[in-house]
Amino acid sequence: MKSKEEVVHEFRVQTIQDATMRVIARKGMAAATIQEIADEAGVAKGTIYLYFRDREELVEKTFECAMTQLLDRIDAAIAANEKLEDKIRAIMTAKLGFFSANREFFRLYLSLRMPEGTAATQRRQRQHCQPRYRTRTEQFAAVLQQAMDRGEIRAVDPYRLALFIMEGSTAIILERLKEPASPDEQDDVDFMTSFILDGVRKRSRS
Amino acid sequence: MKSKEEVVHEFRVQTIQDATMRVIARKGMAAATIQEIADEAGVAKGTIYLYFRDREELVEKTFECAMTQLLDRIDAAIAANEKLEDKIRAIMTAKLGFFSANREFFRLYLSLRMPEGTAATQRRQRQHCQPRYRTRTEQFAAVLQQAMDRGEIRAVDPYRLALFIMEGSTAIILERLKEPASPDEQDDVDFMTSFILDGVRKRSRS
DNA sequence: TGATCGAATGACCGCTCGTCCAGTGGCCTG
DNA sequence: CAGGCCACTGGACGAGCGGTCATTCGATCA
Repeated sequence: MKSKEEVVHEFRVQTIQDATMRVIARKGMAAATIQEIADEAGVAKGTIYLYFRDREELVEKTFECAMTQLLDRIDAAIAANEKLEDKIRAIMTAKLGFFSANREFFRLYLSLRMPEGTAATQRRQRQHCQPRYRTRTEQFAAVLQQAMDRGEIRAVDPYRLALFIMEGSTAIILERLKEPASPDEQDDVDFMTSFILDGVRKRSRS
Repeated sequence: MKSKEEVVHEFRVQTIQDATMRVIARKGMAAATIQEIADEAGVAKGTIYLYFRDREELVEKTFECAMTQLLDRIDAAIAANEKLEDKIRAIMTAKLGFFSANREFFRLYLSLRMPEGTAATQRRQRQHCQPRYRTRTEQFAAVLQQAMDRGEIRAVDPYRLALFIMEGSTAIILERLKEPASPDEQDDVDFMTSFILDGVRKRSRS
């Protein structure tokens, strides 16, 4: 049973993290100030420091929280399917769906890919956020490796392949978020899946 | 004939822009200060303001200058080849070669993809830098469209395809720059070209 | 109901950084 | 060689940031 204080505490943390994502989505990582996040959350600046040590921890925790949700979805997508084609389709569906439901998170996601700031800031980012990407890429690379071992696909460097596909799909998501009216989610998933599997060249009918 | 003043002026501009790229490559966009750029260029802080209105113009001009070189290379790569496969191969070679020769530019290139900062800053970026990406993507999309018209490749949304491929290849370049010892440039070009054309699925030998 | 508590506040501090400008010294000209 | 010109300098300045802490005040309890 959660005590009343715990519930209030969790609620505050959640409110502040939501505000953080919205402000970063609006202004970008560098221009998102503590003051504006506080205003957005409807609390005073000092209050944020009761829940997070400093700006860096705030951003990091906010990122972790949303990223974990995404990774869980992708894990499930991988586990629930057998054939590579189905896995890819499920992963892409999960990714598109997640970012369409969490638009504000996308900007933060993009910002933390590339390390910014001073050496010290970079060190902490490398320790916390970048591994999440690397793990994710390696996880996808492992899926591809399995498919290669089973002879489902051609043998190439799986890590490079994973990188290419993940960044390519991120570009499609970014485009979808920019478009006033995107095509059906399923259409983009189909487009990407078939491109990944068969490329663009016309197939000689076997 | 250039006057002596013009030569000196150009030299200064070039020196400062080179320094700007180096510092941004080292520290990242947000942490690159005018003071450090000035030190790197071997001039005083104030001198920079004799050649550039403000920090924003400095960054923008630096970006434009390098970006134009890249675009020229890609234009040449497209014009010099007939078949789509050759065009893609040439474009990828040009891109990899350019960034391997201009490592410092890559960080700036990545930073300006996503708008950062205040609304005013964003407006200027949208007007100057983002169109360069969009144009580049549209240019590549046009190449793909032509190949579709000629029946060389399957008909899909060319703009989405262009986005996917451009971002995917950017990820490979980023990985190459991170690696202490990258594989041969030609290997990565071959990998990407064959992936783009044929995907990963084993081809049924026709 | 009065005493107590601690979560929330926001004025404040120290600092960094972009920008400005009064001063300087090397070069060109008459 | 004298004198003016102007490219260059670098300290001064103020805006605006993250982070602190003395103060406030509604909830809680004896």
